[in-house]
Amino acid sequence: MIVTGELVNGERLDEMSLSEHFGCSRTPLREAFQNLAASGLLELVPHRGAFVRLPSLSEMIEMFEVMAELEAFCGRLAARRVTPQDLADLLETVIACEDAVANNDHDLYYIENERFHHLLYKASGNGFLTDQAKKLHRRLKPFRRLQLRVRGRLQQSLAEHRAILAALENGDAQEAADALRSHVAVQGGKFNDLMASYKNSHLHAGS
Amino acid sequence: MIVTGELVNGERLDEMSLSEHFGCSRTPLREAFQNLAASGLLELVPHRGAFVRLPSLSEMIEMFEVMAELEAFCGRLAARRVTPQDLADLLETVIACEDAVANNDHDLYYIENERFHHLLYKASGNGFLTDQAKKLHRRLKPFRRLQLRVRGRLQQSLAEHRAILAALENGDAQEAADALRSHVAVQGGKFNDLMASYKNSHLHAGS
DNA sequence: TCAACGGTAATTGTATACAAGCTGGCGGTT
DNA sequence: AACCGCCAGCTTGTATACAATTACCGTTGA
Repeated sequence: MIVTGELVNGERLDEMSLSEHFGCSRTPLREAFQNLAASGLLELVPHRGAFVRLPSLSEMIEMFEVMAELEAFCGRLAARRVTPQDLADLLETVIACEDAVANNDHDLYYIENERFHHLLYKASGNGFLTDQAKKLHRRLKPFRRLQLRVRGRLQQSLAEHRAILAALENGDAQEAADALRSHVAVQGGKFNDLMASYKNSHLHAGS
Repeated sequence: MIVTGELVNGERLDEMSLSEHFGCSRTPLREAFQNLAASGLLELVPHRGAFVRLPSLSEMIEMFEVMAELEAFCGRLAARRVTPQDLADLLETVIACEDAVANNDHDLYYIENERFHHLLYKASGNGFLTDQAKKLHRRLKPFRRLQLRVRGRLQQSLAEHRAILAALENGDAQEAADALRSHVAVQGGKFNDLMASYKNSHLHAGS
């Protein structure tokens, strides 16, 4: 797949060779291309073909900027609308994350981290917002994953999750929004981490 | 088109008859379907076909809620990043809107209103945010248009545009964000206006 | 030697033909 | 009489063939 680094950035995807590779005709492939283009992973140029489009560093920062704001908004809404069941589910993921940190299990943490955020989106009580947040989260997934590999990031992330949950329990919209914004935003040391992992991913793509 | 009310809500779009109608084959039609589905206007059910999907009232309110927040964020960023050229362009649209109000020209106001908001998105200095805001704006377009038909809404909208521009000129991020949020948000009397126009649009669609 | 032009090959866009799956109605059974 | 299962017709999904556009490369001229 694209995120695993099998594809070089501006590479053109040949419909015919790919259809051979997947054992299907060009028609369903072209439909898949359109889906990927809608997700921003490909760029379709008329009569030229489909080109792999890895976001540039600045685009990625822009996306994180928006993601931070979306999540902050989720938190603000959730502080008012969160249900006891949501709080219980969120607590469950925090506990699971604690176990993951204790065992230094990055994969488990990654999964539970995703669950935490998805639950948060849902707790906003706004289905459209939930969808949008999920889409962007998914798009940033590979980079987020690389970030979590940074030493000590797990503990920090977990502490932030706890703070967010506490804010939601207290119904403090401002606190929840601020905590989420800084949790997601690329700022301070995280910027360097992101840049390093970005270069790393490009190295991978180039190979 | 869908927004003009030629289509009933859950109607199924027949590929064959539509391809005849447009004088093309089913292949490009299916591609168009996928685009519309990605925009949320159609729902594609495997082996069943494409169904017209007008957002429900609650979905629409959810979308406006997100739109308000996106625009508020644009305003917050723009208050810091706006360029003199942006401010000049924005002022131009406000003046054009004043003319439109003076002549009670709804169509002109509609166009300049759109220009104002697009300029604002651009002024945020975040290309991804600009794209997202444009997409959602476009999706809400028909309902926004119906709203502007409400008596006195033009004057109010214009006054809000002036306030937003003033906040940007002063570099007041908080003020710009708040002004935009309440400008876009569906609240107070606007809720009833929206509901009325929504029912109206459904009446249209049903005929 | 470099640039501009034209032709060929290759690739994408479109149309059509074929396969697979769903819908609805008919007949049989309980 | 009501319900379940089967078959026919139709609609979507896929494969392939054809058309149109583009890119590359060789040739030609200055």
